Amino acid sequence: MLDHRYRSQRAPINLSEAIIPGLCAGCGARHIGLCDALSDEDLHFLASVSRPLTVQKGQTFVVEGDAARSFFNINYGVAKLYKDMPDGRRQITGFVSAGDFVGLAADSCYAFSAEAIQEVRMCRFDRTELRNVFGRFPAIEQRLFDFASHELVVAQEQMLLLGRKTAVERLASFLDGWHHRLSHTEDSNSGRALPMTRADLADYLGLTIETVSRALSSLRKLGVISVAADHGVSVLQSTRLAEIAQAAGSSSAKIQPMA
Amino acid sequence: MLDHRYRSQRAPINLSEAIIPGLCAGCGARHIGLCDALSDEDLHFLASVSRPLTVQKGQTFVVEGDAARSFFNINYGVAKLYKDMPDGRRQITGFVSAGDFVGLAADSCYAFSAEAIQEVRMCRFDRTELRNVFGRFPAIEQRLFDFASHELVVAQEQMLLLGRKTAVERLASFLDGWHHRLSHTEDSNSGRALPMTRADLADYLGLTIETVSRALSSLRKLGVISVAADHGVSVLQSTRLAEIAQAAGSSSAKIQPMA
DNA sequence: CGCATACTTGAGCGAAATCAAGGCCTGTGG
DNA sequence: CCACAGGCCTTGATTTCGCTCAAGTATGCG
Repeated sequence: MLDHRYRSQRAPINLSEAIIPGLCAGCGARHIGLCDALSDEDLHFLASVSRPLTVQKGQTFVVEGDAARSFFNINYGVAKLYKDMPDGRRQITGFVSAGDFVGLAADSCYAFSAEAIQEVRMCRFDRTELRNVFGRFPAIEQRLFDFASHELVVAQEQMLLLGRKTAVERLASFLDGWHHRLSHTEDSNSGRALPMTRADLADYLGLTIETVSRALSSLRKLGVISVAADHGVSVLQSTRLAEIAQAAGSSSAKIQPMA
Repeated sequence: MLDHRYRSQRAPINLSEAIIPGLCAGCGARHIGLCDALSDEDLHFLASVSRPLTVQKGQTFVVEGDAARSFFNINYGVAKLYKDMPDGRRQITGFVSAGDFVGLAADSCYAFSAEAIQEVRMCRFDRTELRNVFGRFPAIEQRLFDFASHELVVAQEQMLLLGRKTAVERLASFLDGWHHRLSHTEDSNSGRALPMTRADLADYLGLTIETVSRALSSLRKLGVISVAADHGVSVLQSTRLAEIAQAAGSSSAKIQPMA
């Protein structure tokens, strides 16, 4: 069936490192599938169309509606992408981390804003040079195409979540996805704190913070997760969690009134 | 600001016609940006990796979870893309029509199902040949990349709709978008019936058919749209409709209790 | 004409939002 | 060291928007 663990199955791209001279040029070249030849001229070209960039927690580095001049590849940290409505309602459309590209969802202007929720290191490309980059390194275009395809898969999954799932199912889906994302990137069984706040979670899942909190409590009472004192969340029963997320286990997955 | 009329601003691609020998090879070539040279050899190659395909109303031509072997370009008609849950809940992730590509949102398997809601004519590509097609016609890759980018813009807009908008705002957003889509494709002020049923609309907007019906009535009572006897919908006040969709006119856009 | 399908409208209900109160941790300053 | 303020989170009480259930209307087709 649908495989939403794609992101973890391939090696992180780390394109950023490939083009920061003196950092990791050799290995970076391998990462982006350019093992064969990356001449000094190539490196010089890459450096000319891009710059490393670090933004601090809470800093906004893409503003919806601005002319889409840049294109980013995340190297470290987590950022949230979101859209706001005039009256303050917000929808987070995704969280991006190492290896992810930011800036695809744009026509002439960005369709979203982006803010770091941790310190984020990335590489900023000039969007007008993208065609030239593609021309010189077809492997990058291919990578980007695959990434875009996968983003569409994830977006459709998220539409199902937002349009049709209950609060508990939404939380379970998110935790399941996040758990998989971590399990391949970092040391496996994660008792790690989530980098985002309850407010971010609510804006991602189309809920309020209170409902997120209640859904977490429900899952905790079911024994599927545990919530640490520092609000860190660990998955105790990953299979059960996935069942609840997909509403597969039907009745058994339903939340029993705890009276 | 955000421009979600992109699809209408460019000429329809009609790639299908370009590669159906004897149909429209010459003009099709122009459509996909290959005006300069399209040799017999090129045409032969295109024909070898693709086939015209017609599906009838109600027919499913992509099934979620199936191996993603094909890739489609719509030439005529409208189809719905959707995801189902085991218990029958459904989310329509988009409607596609002439010029649109279908099959991007797939890793190794399709992440969605597709069903024609009118007779649909399209061109079916072999997905494994996609790289070869790109290699021979870089313009197609470029088109597809732009299309994918735009799909991401639309998907994020839809997430905002599903996560944060009220029923009336959702309907208004949809009608606004559909109205623009038509106004460039067909003769402008459309008193045309929508091709999709209320059930489709509900599954697209994350609502029930009853709520869709009520929201349509609300907009009708506000004088923003009119609903014909055959359920055709015309937009009477497009500016007002857009304001309601974006919750821009705040209080004035709010639905007044009609009592 | 009868039946099926698609849609509309009303009544009551329920899941999540809103409103409100309180707990926990951290940092700051007395 | 404690007192206090301010995030951030949890939990409870109440409200509300959209869902469910139910009835009725309109259109199209054999």
